[in-house]
Amino acid sequence: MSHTSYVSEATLRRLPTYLHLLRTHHQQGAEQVSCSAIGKELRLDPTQVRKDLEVTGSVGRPRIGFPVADLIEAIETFLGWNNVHDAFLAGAGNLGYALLGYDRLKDYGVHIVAAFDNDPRKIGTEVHGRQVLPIGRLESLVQRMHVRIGIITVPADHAQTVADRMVAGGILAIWNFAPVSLRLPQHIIVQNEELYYSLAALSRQVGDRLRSPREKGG
Amino acid sequence: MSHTSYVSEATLRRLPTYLHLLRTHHQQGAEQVSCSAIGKELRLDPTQVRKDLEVTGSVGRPRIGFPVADLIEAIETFLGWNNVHDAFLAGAGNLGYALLGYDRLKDYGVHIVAAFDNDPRKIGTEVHGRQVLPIGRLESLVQRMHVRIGIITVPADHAQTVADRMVAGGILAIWNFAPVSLRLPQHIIVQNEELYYSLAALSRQVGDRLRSPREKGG
DNA sequence: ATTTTATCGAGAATTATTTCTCGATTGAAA
DNA sequence: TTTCAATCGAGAAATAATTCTCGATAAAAT
Ligand SMILES: NC(=O)c1ccc[n+]([C@@H]2O[C@H](COP(=O)([O-])OP(=O)(O)OC[C@H]3O[C@@H](n4cnc5c(N)ncnc54)[C@H](O)[C@@H]3O)[C@@H](O)[C@H]2O)c1
Ligand SMILES: NC(=O)c1ccc[n+]([C@@H]2O[C@H](COP(=O)([O-])OP(=O)(O)OC[C@H]3O[C@@H](n4cnc5c(N)ncnc54)[C@H](O)[C@@H]3O)[C@@H](O)[C@H]2O)c1
Repeated sequence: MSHTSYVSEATLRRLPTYLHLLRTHHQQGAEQVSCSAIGKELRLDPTQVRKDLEVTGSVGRPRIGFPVADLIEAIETFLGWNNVHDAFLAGAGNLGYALLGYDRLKDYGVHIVAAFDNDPRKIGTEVHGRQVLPIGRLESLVQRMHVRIGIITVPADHAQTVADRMVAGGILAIWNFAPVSLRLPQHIIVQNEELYYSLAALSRQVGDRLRSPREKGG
Repeated sequence: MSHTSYVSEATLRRLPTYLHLLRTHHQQGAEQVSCSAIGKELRLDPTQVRKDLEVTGSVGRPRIGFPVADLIEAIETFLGWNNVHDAFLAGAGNLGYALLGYDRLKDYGVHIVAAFDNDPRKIGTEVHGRQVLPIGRLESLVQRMHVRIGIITVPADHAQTVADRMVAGGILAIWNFAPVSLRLPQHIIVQNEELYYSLAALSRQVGDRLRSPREKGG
């Protein structure tokens, strides 16, 4: 049932967008939705949408489209967002605080159970109801509590050390917010969350637009 | 000089990663770096790296590679990260607070000059040295101060309203953190920052790994 | 001075992704 | 009942991205 069939990253990146749109439709009482309608709203080719949805195993009906509720369920299942995994967060700073306060994260399959830091002033405190523990205990607690996911929100120059601890404890996956490329064993699943990706696209376009004469501002 | 030549999104997403790596090399005193070396560190094909770097206009020398300092400069210039643009942030909540506290953001071409909120308890306060102003003033201030970039960190169901205000004020680009697809005029540059993209990949892989017998954990 | 080796840059080959085409299906309208 | 219009799903075609190949170049080794 899990036949790890290859799904392109592009598809994987579009699925959450469909999900958000579908949830909106669902709330508004829609029962069926067609790929053409989704495509129109998101400015995507309808065939593209259809091919993407295909990977979730949903089937649509000609002239009608797909049943919204089923489709939401199918995407969530496909992405694994129905199965929430416990996670540890390292670095209870600005960004860590925001993530700890983001309760919707469990809608995306992640539940942060504790935070770790190396700042004595933070250790022992609670952030959004979760304890801040000394970073030295990360490794053993990962092991003991079988935590699968580690979230790194420490400064870039500490990210590798923290990652090593997680790996030593037997973590399965790391979600890294620090702007470095971590050196990890092959079997560790990594996702680098790089704000910079979208900022790269954004600032480049802004620069282009300001230089080009299309707009007369300046 | 700006010849908006088309550069693939994939390339655009890899450039910041090169930049981070190059900065590390630079700090460690490296003067030249080859695409093969970069590729080995980031697990990318060397030709891929070479083609990516080509878009920045840098030229390398056979047997030697690229001059690190020049390359850093070239990537920054290409991405427009040398030209910092003022930005307004709407929604001084958890995430907004983190972004306001992230001073490195100006290394990526963005400088947040003020925040806006609709919560009377927040209005008038300062967050990381920036004033929180009433959301009602967003539109006119965008116009008056010629602010180019708007950052949306309000709840999803308020994102469209806030975006509309920004557009009405004449904003050029929107960096949206809310999980919705905004309906905007064609000429507005948008980047949706979706944590969900990487979470989609992460949780799917975690689910697969736990189901598959490769690892014996349960 | 000559050979060797690593790397660049350009273009070809390969692979992946997106878009197009078309027959089949289904509900609504004539 | 028959026709019509919208949409699905499958496969072909077109487009885009990645990887391979190879001649040129430049530094180091012989
Ligand atoms: N703030 C943002 O909006 C933002 C956005 C994108 C990326 N980031 C990245 O996220 C990371 C954190 O950013 P931030 O703004 O929250 O920084 P921050 O300084 O506010 O927080 C970092 C936290 O990590 C802790 N820490 C430092 N070294 C540690 C170690 N070895 N072990 C455990 N804890 C340690 C510090 O005590 C602090 O609490 C950085 O790498 C930054 O580049 C931040
Ligand atoms: N916290 C996170 O880590 C995180 C991560 C990813 C995405 N997001 C998204 O970012 C957005 C903000 O998340 P958050 O956790 O900071 O929420 P939050 O509730 O802490 O902050 C939202 C802020 O927006 C303000 N606000 C609400 N309506 C407004 C309006 N109409 N005009 C101006 N201000 C308004 C609120 O007063 C509050 O200060 C949400 O859309 C969320 O889905 C948050």
